Amino acid sequence: MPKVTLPNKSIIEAEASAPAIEVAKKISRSLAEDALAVKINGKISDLNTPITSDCELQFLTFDDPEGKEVYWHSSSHLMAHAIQALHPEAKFGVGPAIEDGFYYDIDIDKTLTPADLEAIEKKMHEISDQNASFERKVVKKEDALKFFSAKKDPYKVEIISALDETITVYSEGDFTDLCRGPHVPSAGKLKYFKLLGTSGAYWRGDSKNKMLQRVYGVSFPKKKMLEEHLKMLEEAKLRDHRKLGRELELFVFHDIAPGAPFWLPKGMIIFRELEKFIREELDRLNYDEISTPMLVKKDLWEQSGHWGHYQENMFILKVEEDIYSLKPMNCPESTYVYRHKVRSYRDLPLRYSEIGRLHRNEISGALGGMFRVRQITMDDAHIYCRPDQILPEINDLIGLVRRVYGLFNFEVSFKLSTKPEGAMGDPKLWEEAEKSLRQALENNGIKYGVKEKDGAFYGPKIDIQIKDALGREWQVATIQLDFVMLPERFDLTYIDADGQAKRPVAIHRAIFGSFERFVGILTEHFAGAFPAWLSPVQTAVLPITDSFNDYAKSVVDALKTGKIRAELDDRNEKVGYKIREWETKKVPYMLIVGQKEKDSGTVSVRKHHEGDKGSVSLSEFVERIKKEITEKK
RNA sequence: GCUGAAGUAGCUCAGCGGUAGAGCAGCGGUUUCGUAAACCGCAGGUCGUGGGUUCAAAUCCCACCUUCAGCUCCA
Repeated sequence: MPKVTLPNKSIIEAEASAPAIEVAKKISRSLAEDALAVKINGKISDLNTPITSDCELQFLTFDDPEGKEVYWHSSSHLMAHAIQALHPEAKFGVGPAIEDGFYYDIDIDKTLTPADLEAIEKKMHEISDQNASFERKVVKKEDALKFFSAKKDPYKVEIISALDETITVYSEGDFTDLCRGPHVPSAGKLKYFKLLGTSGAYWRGDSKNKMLQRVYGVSFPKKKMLEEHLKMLEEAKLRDHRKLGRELELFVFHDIAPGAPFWLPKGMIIFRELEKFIREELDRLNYDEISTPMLVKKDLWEQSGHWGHYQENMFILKVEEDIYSLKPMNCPESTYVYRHKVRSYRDLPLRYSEIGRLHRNEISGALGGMFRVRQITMDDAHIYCRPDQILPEINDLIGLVRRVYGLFNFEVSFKLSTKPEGAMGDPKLWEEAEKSLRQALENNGIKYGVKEKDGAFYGPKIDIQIKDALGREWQVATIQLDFVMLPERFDLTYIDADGQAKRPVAIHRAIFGSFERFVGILTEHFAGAFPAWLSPVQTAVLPITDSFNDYAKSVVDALKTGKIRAELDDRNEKVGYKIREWETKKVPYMLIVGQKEKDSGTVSVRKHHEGDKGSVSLSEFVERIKKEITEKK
């Protein structure tokens, strides 16, 4: 009898050749119920895979990322099944699980409408109710080709023709699809789903190929999970920074400048606070701020290599007889600052920060609100150091990243990208650098993912992702080592202790990434209700009737003296009306003043979203909010 | 750039061949009010831009611009 080792190291004996699900049943009924697939010695397989020898087993449920993937992948089959039932002429492309659900690419003449999606959804429920099991079958290549040719599925035939490995198909009821698997045991496991929309997608992602219709969906084993997910999508729509940006008067877009925002006064306050904050941090960490030209001759880009590889993203213009470009990156120009005099090993590290405005000619279809703009304000920096200084520098950068993102309550995760094929630079330096990056991460007690061979050709990097209040992930900061692009191409040197000229290492890094994108992310993360230190208006003062305007004015003056951004609302409106307005503007505090407050020198405090907080003396309120602002709470 | 959808007042939207409409916001007045919308009135649009069809176009057709959902790209 095979011995099965479970993740908690306990060992269970399984019946010889019994399906894996039987082991789950031995462990607990709920596990057997929730299990979607199983990992046998690390390989994900169907639950009915027979256990023939000693092995390690791990059952996957919807709580495991891999379990979700199986669930969504099976859901995509179910959807294809339903589409085939309703539209027998449809030809199928691929239908994988994605980060947040699944899709299937289909070739069909009719443009699918929301009503079609509803019908497909209904059909999916019918098929799920029949609860047919997913049957795996290994087939010969020629049989597979014959089958899918007969089924008139040219895309499947194309895929099979390119396959060398064992070909498997999965059948579920009367629907058979080419698939590596694994799948959930039966269609009945797939219960709650929603088709979210369609879009065009080229066959194999190549614009030379025919465009197929991609149908997106999402599914869950529990009704509540689906409901929560749909609610989250609704919430995301409400928080859309394009909508909030306009409503809160932060920024607007205009046809006259596609891909570039007009920052409104209130938005600019947020921008400036962020700038002030990051500058304070960098001063503390001994950075030197520089500013380099926005318009430079193309010679620079030829030297850096951008002219050959990045030209299509650059705005290029002719000035007199020369070709110029708006800079799409700061890095090459920072070398001019480094090179303006001879550098000693004692000078290093040199940390040059630059809040530079960059222009990148993103293709029109890629633009989207603040998230993808053509004009980018980047909190950039280039650190030039000796190889032995990599570790402490990376260490500081990780600390900075954590401090900055912790402040906004983002959950931060790190990914290390290692040496790719065709990398340039000294292999020994690569090895040491990767070691330094790993060590810096480990010293900070960080669990990090590794993207093998995903570094740039000029050095390894750490990408930093944050998770916002809705659980959405954003790639923001990046820490990128560079042995080649700046040091070699711009012939950077320093004189070492032995009198020899040596190459420094450059570290490219950004924390916010771009102010535009980051303000967009913050707006959605906070749903427009910024913490006091960022809030464009920190306190609104609301006199109950105009006979208290004078007192209210004195309150505003006191706040302004305390450097608090305060506004007086002395409009001839009822206090309920004013409160409603300032609530919708998401101002952190309202101070309501009437006879009582005037007599006692107090203010009635109302906090955004929380309501009436009672009265305190004006001076106490000033102290409290000042503290909140200073501590960036 | 590609596919699809959309662009009407500052905002949200109705109208879809017969002289442009509502609510909110704005402005003027009345009201002087205690924690999420007082009342009355006024003003505001070459219906994204340019062509075309028609006696007549916001409405039908074509092109372009912009936006959105994706695809693609992200040295």
